[in-house]
Amino acid sequence: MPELPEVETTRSGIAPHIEGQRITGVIIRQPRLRWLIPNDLAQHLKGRKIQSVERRAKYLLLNLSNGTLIMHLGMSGSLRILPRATEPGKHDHFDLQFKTCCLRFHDPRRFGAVLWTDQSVADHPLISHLGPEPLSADFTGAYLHQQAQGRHVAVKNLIMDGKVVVGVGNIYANEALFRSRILPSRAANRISAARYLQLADEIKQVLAAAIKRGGTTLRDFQQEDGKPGYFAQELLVYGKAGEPCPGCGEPLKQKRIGQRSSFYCGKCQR
DNA sequence: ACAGTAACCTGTTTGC
DNA sequence: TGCAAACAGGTTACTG
Repeated sequence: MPELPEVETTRSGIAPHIEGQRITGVIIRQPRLRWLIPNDLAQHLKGRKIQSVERRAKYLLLNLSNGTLIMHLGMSGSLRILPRATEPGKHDHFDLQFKTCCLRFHDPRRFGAVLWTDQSVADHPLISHLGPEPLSADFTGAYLHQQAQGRHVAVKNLIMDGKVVVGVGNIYANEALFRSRILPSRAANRISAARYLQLADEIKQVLAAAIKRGGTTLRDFQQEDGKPGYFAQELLVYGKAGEPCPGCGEPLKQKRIGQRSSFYCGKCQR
């Protein structure tokens, strides 16, 4: 479900409700996520205030005075702000309670994570090895081109590799490659610097546009208030195999690259 | 170092 | 209609 725009939409949605608020309760209903939710979590959190809500890659970071709560939504996770007394439903694994509201973590597939660190987040093993943020100035076409040197993998796999750049998942990788007219299966080291310049630019543009629309809702992504995101209407190729290419009208193709469905135009993309 | 694959889970869609 | 297989937004860990 969530790629970077969806996580950023979640971050900006929950922040105003919980920043500056004191945690009054911690409820763990199902600790078995990607990793176990630490069972001593409550003693770190209870009574502390949320100082800020940040995002690094697809990780949400709730900063407290004594450490950071690290959350990941995995493939099917979502966070919602609800009235305190709302009855939990199926797959509502974790709640943070505040005076007037509750932050609820819902995740059917349980690929998400809720972790604690009292060290510097940048040094956390899940985060220390990550590449630059795609919307930062560090991420450029020149950087991408340099990363591609000596890499034989499909360019789609390169841009989805978190060590190269974070936050580009399957939807937006397909979209950015179509907009750049680059074939997703093309070997990373067989693409010119000029084309990488455009690719980096299109990645930034498509992510920024999706954030503006509140993310992409395919099945069940919802914003913190339960509303859908509206970027799905602007997808050009993702999930559209067989439909006419918006550029040339040829039917769009679908093929698996690195175990993930890829959508592209065999005529427009080279 | 790199590339490819299996694995973690449940729910929904597709195909016979 | 029923059932099984395939597939789904992510990422780590293992293999060669």
